[in-house]
Amino acid sequence: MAKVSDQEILIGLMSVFRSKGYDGASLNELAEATGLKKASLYHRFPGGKKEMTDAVLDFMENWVNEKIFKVMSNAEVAPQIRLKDALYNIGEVYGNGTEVCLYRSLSMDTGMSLFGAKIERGINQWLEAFTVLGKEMGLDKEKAFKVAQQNFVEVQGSLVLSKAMDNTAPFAEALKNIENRYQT
Amino acid sequence: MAKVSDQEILIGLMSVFRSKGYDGASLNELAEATGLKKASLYHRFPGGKKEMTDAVLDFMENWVNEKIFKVMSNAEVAPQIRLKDALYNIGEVYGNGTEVCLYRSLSMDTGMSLFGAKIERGINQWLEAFTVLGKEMGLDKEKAFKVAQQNFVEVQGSLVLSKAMDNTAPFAEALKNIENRYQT
DNA sequence: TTTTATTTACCGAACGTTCGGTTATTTTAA
DNA sequence: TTAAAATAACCGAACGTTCGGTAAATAAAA
Repeated sequence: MAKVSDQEILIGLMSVFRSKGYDGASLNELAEATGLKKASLYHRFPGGKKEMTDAVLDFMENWVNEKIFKVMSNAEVAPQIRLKDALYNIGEVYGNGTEVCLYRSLSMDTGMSLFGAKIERGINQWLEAFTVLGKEMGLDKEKAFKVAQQNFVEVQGSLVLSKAMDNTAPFAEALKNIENRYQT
Repeated sequence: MAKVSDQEILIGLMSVFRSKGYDGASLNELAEATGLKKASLYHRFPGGKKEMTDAVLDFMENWVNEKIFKVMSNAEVAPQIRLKDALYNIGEVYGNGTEVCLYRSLSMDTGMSLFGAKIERGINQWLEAFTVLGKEMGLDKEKAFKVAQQNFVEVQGSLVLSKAMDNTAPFAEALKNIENRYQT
C-alpha cells in the first residue's frame, strides 16, 4: 500500500511546478509537497524531475479533457450551460485569478525545450474545446477557432495581470468577456 | 575604462532573465551573456544576482517610459501616429512575438517576492500610457483605463500563445486589435 | 603610484541523483 | 495454512556537480 496516492503526489508536484517553474522547483520542495522523502519520490519516478513534470503535464492534459473538452462537447446539455460549466471549472483551476497556469510556468526556455510538445498539445485541446462550442453555436470553423484563441489569450493575459497587480478583477472580467462572446 | 559598457551588460543580463527567469538564470550564464567573468560581474553588481535583476528592471522601466509613455504623451504628434509608433516599439521589444516579456519571466514565486513592487510599477506605467491616450481620444477615465488593461491582457496573453505555438500570428493580431480599439 | 577593472582560484551550500538497507506487502511453495 | 521468497515502498546518508558568492592576484588607467 502506498503511503501517498498517485493523485495526491501529482497534486503536490503540480502546485510546486506552477508556483516555481521547472528550474525553480527543487527536489526538496517537491518531496515536501508530496509528503514523501526525496528518495521515495525517485522510487515512484525513476526518471527524476523530468518524469515528474511529464506526469504532471499528463495529469493536466487529462484535466483539460475532462473538465473542459468533454464538458464543452456534451451534446446532452444546452451549449450555454456547457459554456457556463466549463468556465466555472476554469475559474476553479486558476483559483479565480490567484493561481498561475502550469503551461505558463513551464514555458521558460528549460521547460520549453523539455516539454514544448506536451504544452502545445494541452493548449491545442483547450482551443479545440472552444472551437467545438463555437461551431455548434453557428460560427464557421475559422471564426470559431479565432474566438477560441481570443479566449485563451484573455485568460492567460488576465492571469498575468491579476497576479502582478494582486487583483483578481481582470481575470473575472476575462471570464465574463468569454461568456458574452457566445451570446446569441 | 570598462571592458563592457553598462548598457551592454544590461542587455546581456536582460536576455538571460527573460528566457530563463530568476531561478533559472545562473551566474555563469549571466557572465557569459555579458562578456565578463563571474567575479567581474560582482565587481559591477556587488549585490549579486538580486542587484542585477533590479538593474534590469530599472532598465526596462526606463524603456517603457521612453518608448511607450513619452511616445504616447507627445502632444506634438497626432494621437493615431503616437499609437502606431508605440505599437511599433512594442512589437520590436517582443521580437514581434518571438520574445518573452521580462515581467512575465520574473513573475514566478521567487521573482514576485523579490521584485513584485517593481514589476507592478512597470506595468502601471504601461497602463498609464494607454490610459492617457484613451482619454485624449475621448474616452472617460474609467473607460480609458479599462481599454488599457485589455490591451495589456491581449499583449501578454498573445505572447504566451505565440511562444507555446511557435507562431507569431496571435501576437500580430493582438497589436492589430489594439490599433482598431482606438479607431474613431 | 594609486585606483579601478578584471581574472584566476577557491569556498560552503544546495542541487539532482543514487546507494545501501529497513520495513511492509504480495506472491509462491510446501 | 503456514513459511519462505520476492517485490514494493520508503528513508537516511552520501554521491558528484553546480550553485551563488569571495579573496587574492594581475592588468590597465588615471
